Amino acid sequence: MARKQGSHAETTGPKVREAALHLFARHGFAAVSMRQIAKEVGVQAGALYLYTPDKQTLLFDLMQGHMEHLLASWQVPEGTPAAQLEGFCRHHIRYHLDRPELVFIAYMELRNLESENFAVIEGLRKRYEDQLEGILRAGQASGAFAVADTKIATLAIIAMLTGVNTWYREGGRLARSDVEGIYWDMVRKSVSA
Amino acid sequence: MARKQGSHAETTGPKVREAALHLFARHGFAAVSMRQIAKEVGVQAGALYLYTPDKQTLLFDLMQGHMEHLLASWQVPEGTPAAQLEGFCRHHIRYHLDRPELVFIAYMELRNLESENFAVIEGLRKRYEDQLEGILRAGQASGAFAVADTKIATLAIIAMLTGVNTWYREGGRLARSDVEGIYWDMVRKSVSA
DNA sequence: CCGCTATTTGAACAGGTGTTCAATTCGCCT
DNA sequence: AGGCGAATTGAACACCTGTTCAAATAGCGG
Repeated sequence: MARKQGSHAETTGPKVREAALHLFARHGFAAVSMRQIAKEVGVQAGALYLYTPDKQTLLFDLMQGHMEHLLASWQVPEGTPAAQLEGFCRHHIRYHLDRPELVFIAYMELRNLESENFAVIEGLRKRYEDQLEGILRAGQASGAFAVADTKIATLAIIAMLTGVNTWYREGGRLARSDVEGIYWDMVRKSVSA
Repeated sequence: MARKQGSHAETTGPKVREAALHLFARHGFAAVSMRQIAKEVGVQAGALYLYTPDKQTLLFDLMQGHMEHLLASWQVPEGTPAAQLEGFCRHHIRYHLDRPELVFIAYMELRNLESENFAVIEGLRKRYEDQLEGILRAGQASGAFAVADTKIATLAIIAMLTGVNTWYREGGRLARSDVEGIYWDMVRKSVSA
């Protein structure tokens, strides 16, 4: 046997990435085999290598795509530091709740990246953190905020906001906008003067 | 060949748990083989099964031991809710900075637990969260705190505090007591009335 | 120094790993 | 209708996986 009915690179390629996304998120990169991914796509393992050079690259592409899309999805707007901070918090929560699998992978699978790939993802992550730190520094300078250390405050806020993904489930007690509001309220007070 | 020189169950047993701890933390449960653990201990793979029934139990025992020790290490003291909250925050940071590998494993390897084991660990985790939520509820009732939702505030605070493990390195810019103070300051304000 | 038990080896089992590639078939263009 | 290239198979490679167990040796009490 060889080529299958209805086979096209434009459909199989995305299917491979999607299957990898779901399986990596559910079971973890190391616990998922190329044959499992192939089975989910409906293809033999060898065919995957038409769409990725290897398993590592499959992981890296998912993470890099996520981080670059995250960075492209928001810029610091004009306005007061407080308004900028609110925009950041709401966007962070919205964006993260929209793609829990990618977020989970980007956080949990860092240690499975080869060192060069790791450096790339860390660079992107740093750029994201720098946006928040810039806001905090501006607020600190203007007297709107009072944080002891902008670097730590940055990491603390991001950790707190990203934590929403560990418990939020669609159709639960709270709507997304409620969640946004509750977290923003805590962040606002935590940096207040 | 058979028994080795200087071999004693009391020394080999802990060595197995320690090797598993280091290797699971560095590479992840799924990526570490029993033969790697055995090599670190200085023993053949078969010998590990004198000290654990299987690989899964090795992971579970590490996580259960960690969570139970965490619960035993602190009780809510007498005092105002604010003082209780400060005690919780400072203890959480201190405890977590003292055993980064266990904390990392207990968080990252949840998905590698079989469902019964998972339920046990989740139960312990819930008991820990309940301590913090009790403090927040008391403060809310007395008017000392103003949080929109004590459950969310609990998870947000724990996520924020636990985040310290992702960046803190011994011998860095800040001493542990500085870190404690900075985080406590943010938490205090975030729940303030 | 003997004998007993605690401790470990090393081979074996049945299967799984990522990856490559010649052979084969499908879809499309002329 | 024919032929060509895109898409896929399936077998093979070399090795690793968790786990079991008979056989063998080390330590120790008498």
